[in-house]
Amino acid sequence: MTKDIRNWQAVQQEVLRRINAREWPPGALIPNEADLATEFGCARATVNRALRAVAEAGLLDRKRRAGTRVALQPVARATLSIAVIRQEVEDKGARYDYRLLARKLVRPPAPVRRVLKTGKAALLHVRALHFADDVAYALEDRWINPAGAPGVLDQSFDTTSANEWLLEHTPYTGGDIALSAHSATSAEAQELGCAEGAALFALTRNTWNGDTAVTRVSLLFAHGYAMQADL
Amino acid sequence: MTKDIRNWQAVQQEVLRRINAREWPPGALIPNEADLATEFGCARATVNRALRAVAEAGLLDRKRRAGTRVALQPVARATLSIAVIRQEVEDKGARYDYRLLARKLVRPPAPVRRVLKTGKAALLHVRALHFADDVAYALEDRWINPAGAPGVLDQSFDTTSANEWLLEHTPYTGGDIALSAHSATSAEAQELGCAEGAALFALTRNTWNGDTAVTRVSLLFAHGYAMQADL
DNA sequence: CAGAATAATATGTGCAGACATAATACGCAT
DNA sequence: ATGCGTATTATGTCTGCACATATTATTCTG
Repeated sequence: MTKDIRNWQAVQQEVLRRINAREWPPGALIPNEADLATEFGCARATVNRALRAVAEAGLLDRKRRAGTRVALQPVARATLSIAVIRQEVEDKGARYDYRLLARKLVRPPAPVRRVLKTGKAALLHVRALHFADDVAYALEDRWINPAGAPGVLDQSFDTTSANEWLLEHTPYTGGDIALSAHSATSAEAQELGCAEGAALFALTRNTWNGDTAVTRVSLLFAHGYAMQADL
Repeated sequence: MTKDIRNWQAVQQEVLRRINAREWPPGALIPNEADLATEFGCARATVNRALRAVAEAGLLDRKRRAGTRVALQPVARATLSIAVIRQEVEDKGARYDYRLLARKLVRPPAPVRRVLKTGKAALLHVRALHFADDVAYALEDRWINPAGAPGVLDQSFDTTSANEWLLEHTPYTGGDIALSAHSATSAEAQELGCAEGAALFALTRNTWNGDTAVTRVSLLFAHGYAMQADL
């Protein structure tokens, strides 16, 4: 008998090893918590902690009464951390700069109205450019709902980007993100300094605070941008 | 005094509410676990569970002895679940189809060799098309390391995509993903049925099992594709 | 006063036991 | 057989307690 596995991280490691080595093949039912606890010489709570962690990582499927089985299709989850643009730029060791292009309180076009469900209300439309070492990095096109972001109308966004101001002053409870590829229009090409029709990476994000829309932002990144994540 | 908050999800909810309502503003130090436990009328372990969950979500920063404080910059983490393509297609209610374009054991070009660190070894190169309702959905270009995927050389991949076969037969311990925008070459345009130079969404993924490379795959999605995620 | 040794403190983790809950299996009545 | 109620079972969670560990504050010493 090998020496006891008494902490949850060791248990997790051993579980991962067995899954990886196919000792517990995909789809197989694994021993229950109590049995594993006996085998490892630790408390059931410890096994529970470990199995819960592995299940959160997507490698195990757990159901009450039915037991725990190895996931058939370990859904590869990549967590992208969408940081503030300034930080993203500075993390790459570049000098960050920001320029406001436009700021206007208007009624948004139908698609935006429909998504944000703001009806006839006027929203604050902000367009800005983010630079890394004086080279255009991303083009921001944002709609802000004053009802969801109190105080936003007093902000000029001359020097602080809406990106940062909102993060600090406006709480949110949820949202969604869409990533896509976009062909640069001539205006975008000029602003981002690339050829018209160039393939650009686009990120569109809607943010909500409960039921009220906070903001919708489209970020168009300069040509060559790639978003990285780990598995 | 409000009624006791005795389970960790209720504690979590209350903590989130306080953060959201700025009762605990960004950067503030919150009461320690023991005090919160007394206030909520539950055990410290319960508070711990709740705070740990909130911290994992990125809204709290915890350090021993220093205490727990509200994150200054709640890094928005979006977890993309990269499913098997077949499943992704079928989930959209479309009929999935697959066609192998090429399969060859060759020494990969320098960039691939460099990333996978496979030296002079020959890798299996597989190119295939995925269809949704008979329309091209994604173009797969994959390099597989036979040393990291035993038995792969016996597979023809005529009917089963490498995507699925690998998932079922080859364990992995880690990897990385890059998302980007790519301008369609004429060959790609023809295969995916779009205009040359169209902006396409690209996903490149490297997978490892310990220190040995398993596979590197590039997926080029048809025009208009968007990857969705929630916050 | 500087630097090292020591104390204090908040989180991290483990344990044993208990009850809650969901899902399945089984047995009984029709 | 068929359907329903009940028993069983594995996971989910809470509690109270203990000790571990990282980090900061304080005190001691030269």
